[in-house]
Amino acid sequence: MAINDLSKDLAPIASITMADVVEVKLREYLKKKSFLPGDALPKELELAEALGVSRNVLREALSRLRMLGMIETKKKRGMVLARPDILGTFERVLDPLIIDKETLQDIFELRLVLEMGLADLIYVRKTDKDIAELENIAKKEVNLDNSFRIKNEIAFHGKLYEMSGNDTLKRFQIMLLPIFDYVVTLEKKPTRGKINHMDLVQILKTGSKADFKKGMEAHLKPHFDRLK
Amino acid sequence: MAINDLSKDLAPIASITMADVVEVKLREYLKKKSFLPGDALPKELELAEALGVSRNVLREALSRLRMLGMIETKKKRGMVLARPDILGTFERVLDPLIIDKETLQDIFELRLVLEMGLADLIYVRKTDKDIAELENIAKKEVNLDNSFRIKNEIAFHGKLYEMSGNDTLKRFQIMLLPIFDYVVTLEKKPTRGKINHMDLVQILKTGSKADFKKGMEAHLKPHFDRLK
DNA sequence: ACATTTGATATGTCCTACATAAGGGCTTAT
DNA sequence: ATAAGCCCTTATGTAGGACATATCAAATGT
Repeated sequence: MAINDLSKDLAPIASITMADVVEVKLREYLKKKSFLPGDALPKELELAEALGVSRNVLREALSRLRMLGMIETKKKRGMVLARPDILGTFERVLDPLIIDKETLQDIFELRLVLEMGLADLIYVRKTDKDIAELENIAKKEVNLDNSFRIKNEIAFHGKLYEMSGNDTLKRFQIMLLPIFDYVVTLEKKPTRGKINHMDLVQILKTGSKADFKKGMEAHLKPHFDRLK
Repeated sequence: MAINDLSKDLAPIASITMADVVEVKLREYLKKKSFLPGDALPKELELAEALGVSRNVLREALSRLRMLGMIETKKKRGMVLARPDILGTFERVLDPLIIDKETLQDIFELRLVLEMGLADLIYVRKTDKDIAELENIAKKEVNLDNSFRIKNEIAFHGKLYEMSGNDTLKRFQIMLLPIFDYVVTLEKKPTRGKINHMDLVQILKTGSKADFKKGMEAHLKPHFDRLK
């Protein structure tokens, strides 16, 4: 696996610290003891002593887990295991400016893939109400200037994600939006598929899932045409 | 947006600490100054003083950024901005045991969506060599006992991701695998679509993209049938 | 029985000290 | 004069102690 080789080669750049080790050990500990969310954890001093590190180092590791939402702490009550917000942690590193070009492109493609695969969920869960709302969004965009068109574009596709009935997916899309926009504006051709939003709405109303997939493909074709 | 309401309601469980604030401020600082990977950062003492916090608190915040791979530190050289591994951070919280049931289901669906949308990338980038390798994997599975069949199943679908030519996607799939398995084994019906792996390979050889999408849909149908 | 106060305790924050590694400049040898 | 080797400086890594603060729980008073 080329990926693993790479990470192996690149790993020793920064020497590992005690906090790194403690973080891993804590994670293993939580898993091994099969703690469940809400369970109380030992106190800092006990953990520090058990691990043979200063409270300082331990707290650096705990701080990391706390950031990920894996634990929560209160003044006297101590620490409890919590449910991390898996997307919240992801969001912290999603900045177009610090992501390398290849990964940006990968994420751009990831959104396209999601958008295409969405059809299968949408056709399981779409309701008439959803379609009506979608149509309203599409109708509005007829006479809008450019800045508002972008907002409407986002609203339309966002509604599609919403219609998937999958909250995680919807949030994921919101997070990916800035990256997508960034890549699109890098290449400055205007992108306009042969199928527009109103067409898609019509297909949703009367067409089959296969029709919708074809429509989506046509709608996104300008983006796919950039791939190589 | 119901999601935001929820997170707003749930937020004040854990009181925010200085480290939380400093983490945000540091992130803003890095963005505002538009540092680029490799750029040197001020020393800990300077940052601590500028922020009006102890070196201890600052280090807790730095420890978080270091975990995310946003910064790297060396003994005398100081700190430099680095490129975070966006998926590495994600991986840390992807444990089926601590993710709530709804999110698990969402992730399960996410993988299905990816797998369906993959076709559009595969048909841009597939090569004869890829298809030959895929066929080899499919051939092997004819006479395998159950435990090996699962491994082969993973190999086959993994190869499909690989054929997308998108490393991020491929790694993403690897991370999602445990979750997917977990959900599948929760419901214990054996899942077998009408289209098997060899069928898919044949379609890839001679069929159109639409054919492949149909085939994929039939292959994954048992999974989709569970959705509601 | 209920409300209030008081004390104990675990986390949050700060400070100081020292270890360690690495860069920079200095000396020395060829 | 150049290169090698040494020492000094410096920024991060780790340790330990001290106090603030919030909160639970028990003791107290009505």
